[in-house]
Amino acid sequence: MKNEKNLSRRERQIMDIVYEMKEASALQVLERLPSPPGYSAVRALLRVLEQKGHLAHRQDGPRYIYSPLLPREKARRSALSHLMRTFFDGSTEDVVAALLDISEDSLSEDDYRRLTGLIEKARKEGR
Amino acid sequence: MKNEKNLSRRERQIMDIVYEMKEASALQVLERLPSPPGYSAVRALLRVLEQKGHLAHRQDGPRYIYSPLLPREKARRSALSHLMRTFFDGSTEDVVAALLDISEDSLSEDDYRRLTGLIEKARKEGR
DNA sequence: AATAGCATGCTAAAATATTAGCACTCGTTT
DNA sequence: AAACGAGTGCTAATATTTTAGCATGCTATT
Repeated sequence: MKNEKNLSRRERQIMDIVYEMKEASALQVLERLPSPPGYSAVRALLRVLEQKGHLAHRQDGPRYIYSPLLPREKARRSALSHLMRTFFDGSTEDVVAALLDISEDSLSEDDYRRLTGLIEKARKEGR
Repeated sequence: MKNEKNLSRRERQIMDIVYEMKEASALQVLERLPSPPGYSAVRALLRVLEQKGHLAHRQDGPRYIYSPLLPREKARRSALSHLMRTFFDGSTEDVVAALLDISEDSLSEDDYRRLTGLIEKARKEGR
């Protein structure tokens, strides 16, 4: 029902890792955790997250591979909304500006074209 | 030194509120906290956050008004980077697409023009 | 000048989160 | 078939977070 941000620090770190990787084993999570605890600890956390309904696992040979229950698309919308509200006063424009600022160096001519295209498309559909 | 995400759940909630409001008193924070604890608890958290170097306060008449030490611009860059990595495979384009999707309804013709302008400007400056 | 109201700091109890360790299972290799 | 390696679940100790309560100080009002 309510998938609120009632996650503890470690839990959030782990969810982020799993979202970033799409799916991950305990070992993969462990490797990416800052100041990583022991293997047991990671497995315990994963089990808790599963039981809280945030993750599900499938068996892959001998080990478990975890993936988020809430689809990435939903999760990112929600995260983006929250970010926009918290840091950008809800301004789409400000987010885009910051985004361009961050990305600048890595954007090609084509990328810019595509971005303009996206906006153009949204504009047409939007009304 | 390192302003890592070593914040607990409550601490993060509070920092988000303060960033959103730019500055806030204990009472204002309390009012916006989900499942809010007592007043004392909030003040204790604020004190801890200050002592950890995340907040500073100024006196406003009888009460303290807290504000973030790390400027909003820095904090949002960092948050946005993290979000982009975690949920969008680092793709600027995907973020913009999601953003447009979220904002769609509230964007005016002028807004779209401004967005295109932003990109145009970045493109020119970027090379 | 006493009292009430509202703020603060500090402290310690209670609740949660975090962690490591042990017992077990199932393949694989000697 | 014994021993090993790599996985799991469970449990309990430890550490951290979260909370409320109490003592105090300042201001304004009676």
